[in-house]
Amino acid sequence: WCKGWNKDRARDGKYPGVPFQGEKDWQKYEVARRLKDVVHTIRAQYRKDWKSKELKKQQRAVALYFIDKLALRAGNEKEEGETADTVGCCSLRVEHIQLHRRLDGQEHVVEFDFLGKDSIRYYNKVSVEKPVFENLQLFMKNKDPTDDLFDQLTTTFLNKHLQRLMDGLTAKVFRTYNASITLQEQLKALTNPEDNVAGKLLSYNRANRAVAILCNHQRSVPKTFARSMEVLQEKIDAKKKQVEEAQEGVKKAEDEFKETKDAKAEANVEKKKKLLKRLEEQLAKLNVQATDKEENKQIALGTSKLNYLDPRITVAWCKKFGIPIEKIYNKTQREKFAWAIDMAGEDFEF
DNA sequence: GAGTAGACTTGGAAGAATTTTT
DNA sequence: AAAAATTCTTCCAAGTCTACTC
Repeated sequence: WCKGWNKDRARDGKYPGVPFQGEKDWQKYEVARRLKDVVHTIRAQYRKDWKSKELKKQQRAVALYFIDKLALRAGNEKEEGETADTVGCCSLRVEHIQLHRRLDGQEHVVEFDFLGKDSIRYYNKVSVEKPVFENLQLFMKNKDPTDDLFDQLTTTFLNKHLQRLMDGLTAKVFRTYNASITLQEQLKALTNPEDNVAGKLLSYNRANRAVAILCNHQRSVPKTFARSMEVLQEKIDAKKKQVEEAQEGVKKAEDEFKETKDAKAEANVEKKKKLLKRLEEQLAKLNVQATDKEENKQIALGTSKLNYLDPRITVAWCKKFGIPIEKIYNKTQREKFAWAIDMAGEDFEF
């Protein structure tokens, strides 16, 4: 009884001192939103620090650039031996990056290859700004492959610095911020108001996917992937055939109407056209499904959806385009994000 | 400061439940 | 109604970061 009562009371947040459901989550995203206001200053700052005379500051500035641009994790130092040899930004070693002055037509390319959290491989080639490239050369000079790239840097030092720049700011906030802002931008760029619901959902998934790629959320290819892809392709082929048949059906009906000019034949033309339209829609839907599936082969969307994307962005998008929220969030997710569902209007901006 | 205990968040996969296909 | 496929839930390890000690 007591439990339920507390829960209900907590739900609407009308009682001071009683945290509403999801308040922690809400706070997390509010911190990330505040970063939006100062991120330009911070970027200007670390650009300046690339040129600092203090090695420590230079390293901090380059690390921060990676955390911001590539959404790398902080990378606390961890006890050796027992745990797997995984790293994050601050714990990167010389052996984890390779520098290329030119590569594939790009300048100042850094090639990352290391194991991150849960031993998920991070592999990426990124063109960086020239001062960063030069700093990295400096940091790597006279070091063994197994030496720390940022030997002067700790996560504590980095976070202390961030705390000074903005209240509540830590390294991981950049992940939240960049994930959410990317979703918002991608949704804006990809959503076509003319599309039907399936098409819009594909756009949503693509936006979600852009975030998952940024955050390096990978999954192993599902065992049934190839098989179910085949099955889907067969369905598409079958549907194509049906569409062709329906096209002929329309033509035939039209010819007949020309001959006879009677009302019955006219109605038949309409009927055939309707059928064709329905089949074409079904085909389009299947094609969308296939694209989505293929693009999602090795990408896990769940983690970003659950931990990085401000749900209010999604809620606003759904309201704006008339997409039922259940198409995106299942029951548990709707519960988790209940606060956002009644908080955000269609004009919410992250 | 340096070190570390512990609260809290984030992670993919395995197993369970549900939906779709046959 | 069984089988297959998909989606959801649960699990707990692996991270992040603060707070506290020395």
